Amino acid sequence: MTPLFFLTGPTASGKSDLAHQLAERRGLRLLSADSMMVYRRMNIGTAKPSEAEIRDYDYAGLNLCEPGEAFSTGDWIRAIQNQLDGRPTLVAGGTGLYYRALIQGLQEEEGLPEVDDSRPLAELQAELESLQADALHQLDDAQNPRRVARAIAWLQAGRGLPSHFQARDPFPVPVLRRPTEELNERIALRAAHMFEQGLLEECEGLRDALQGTASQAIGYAEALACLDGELSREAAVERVSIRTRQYGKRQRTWFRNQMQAQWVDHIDADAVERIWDASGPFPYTG
RNA sequence: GGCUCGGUAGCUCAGUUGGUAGAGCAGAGGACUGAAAAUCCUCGUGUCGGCGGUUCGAUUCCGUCCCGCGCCA
Repeated sequence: MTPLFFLTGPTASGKSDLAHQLAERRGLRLLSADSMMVYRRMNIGTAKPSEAEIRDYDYAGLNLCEPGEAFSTGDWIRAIQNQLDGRPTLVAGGTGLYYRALIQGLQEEEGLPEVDDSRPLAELQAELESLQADALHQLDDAQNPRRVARAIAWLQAGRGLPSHFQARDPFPVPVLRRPTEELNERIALRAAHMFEQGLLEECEGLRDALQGTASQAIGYAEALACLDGELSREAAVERVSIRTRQYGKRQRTWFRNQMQAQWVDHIDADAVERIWDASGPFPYTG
């Protein structure tokens, strides 16, 4: 059993700084719950902790695969399971699904077939319906090719449709919250800073390796477009800001509706500790 | 100063042979069981630059004024 302490918030809300502060106060080691920090060599654009911080806080969940590799939530869970060792751990990051996977667990998925979701939506929908007449109707998101393809895979494996998580994760999580204006300002600074720190150079070095999801990551997609001359540097910075804001909005929607969010408006360590103390740590057993 | 082309949603623009207007982007809300920084769904009233005129009716036609780009002086 590993005791887990959670902390989340949208990108640029100040999670990392606060997490480090809390880790020191309580002698916790850290686990990053971030779907982009798993990629090696993607450092500047993901705002990954420094080498020193990785060492000092004994970070888990970082640098788990190469930028071109497909890396699923299941892969993440399996990878970090091996890194958790019973020491009290602070989980910090912005990927809601990862928290959900920790709290509620994922279903066993051995032997699911690959289903090509690049086909026309109508074709996917027809195939799903041919497998189970009411399946399409049962999906919340029947217009989403990925979802439909996923459902097809489950049915083809003879396992029925993927079941639902409990509506809200059944464990409270402190969520940092800042006024929109303030967050937007931090986002703009962060975007400009990434380019100043050498995002373009980092991206240049990654060029051939950057594929799939990693190449769509905020910052990297724009840096790539900039290197290809499709976007001016200025436009790229602006695009990164916009995409980060949009992402933050999606994060907020998730925190609000999928998590048992304990909002932290006055961002300081005491506020987070009060929330932790009220619930105790989450006992993670894998 | 003269001529030209423009002025329509926060931005870029389309459109109305005269019956008060709609795309993209931005923005807002939402979904979510292995790509999640992903993927997908829903949401559009704005003195159609101002003022006059013609008309049953003007954002549309006419006049005039204001603002902007460009060209000529």
